[in-house]
Amino acid sequence: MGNLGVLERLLMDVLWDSGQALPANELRDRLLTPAAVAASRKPLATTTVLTVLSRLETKGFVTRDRDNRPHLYRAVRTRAEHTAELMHEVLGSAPDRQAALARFIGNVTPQEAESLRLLLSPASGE
Amino acid sequence: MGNLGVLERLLMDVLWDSGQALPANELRDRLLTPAAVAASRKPLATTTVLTVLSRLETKGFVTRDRDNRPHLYRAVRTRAEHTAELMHEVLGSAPDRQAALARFIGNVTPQEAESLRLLLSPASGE
DNA sequence: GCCACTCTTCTACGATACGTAGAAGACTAC
DNA sequence: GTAGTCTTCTACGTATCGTAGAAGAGTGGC
Repeated sequence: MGNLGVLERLLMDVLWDSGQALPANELRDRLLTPAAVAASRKPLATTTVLTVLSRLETKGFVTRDRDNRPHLYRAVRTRAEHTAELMHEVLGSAPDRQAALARFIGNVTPQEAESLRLLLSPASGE
Repeated sequence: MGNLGVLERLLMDVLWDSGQALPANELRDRLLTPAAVAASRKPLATTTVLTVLSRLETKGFVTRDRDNRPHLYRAVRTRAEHTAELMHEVLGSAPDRQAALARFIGNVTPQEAESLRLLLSPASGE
């Protein structure tokens, strides 16, 4: 369901990169990476971060640990899971899945093609 | 670049399914498939369709043949191309492409895995 | 128990995208 | 040149999202 806005996505990226549950203040601070500052991103109010986190919770992207006093926010899925899910969503919207997959494969890098071959080899039974 | 709204996507689907260039009126009529009516979709004003087609033109999804008097609208890319492109876009937003691909592959149907294997076999040099 | 501080919730506003379409203008055919 | 058709312009309502202040709730020290 629903995709993410820019800030929503930035917050998810911070959570994904950290690999742990974080409080809103920490998330606010980590949004200001040098790269983010270079892209002229201004410091945000904590309430802004909290609002977005609430929305992310509603959308099912994060869970909130209310037992800790600064509430801790954690990503529900990993970024890889999220990305894969989105890709499947896109693929699922096409009646001609085979054709779409063929096109998709036609544009992956050689390295990725190789690793896909490995992932698809009969041995890899997850 | 920007994704499509519901109606925008419906129009693209009609264009993709038809495989040809169509005038706005024809598109408006073809939106009312039995399935669409069942989903309680009401008939649209032609101007509505024209507005959306203009937006699709701006977004680069359709081209318009202004030489014919009812202008003819044609999809720029095939649906398969579009889908594959979107999938790449999603994949590109992940720093951990390999992990995302692995997750993605883990969830394709066995039939699709098989056809992917074929697509990736060294013989298929497009 | 009260007070100051911190954290959360509620409410709100502006911007953008999109579905929707009327009104007015342009073009064609007779 | 007039009727009818087609297009363009303009506009409005709604949803989503970035943004944050104001007010309420919890907490730790005194």
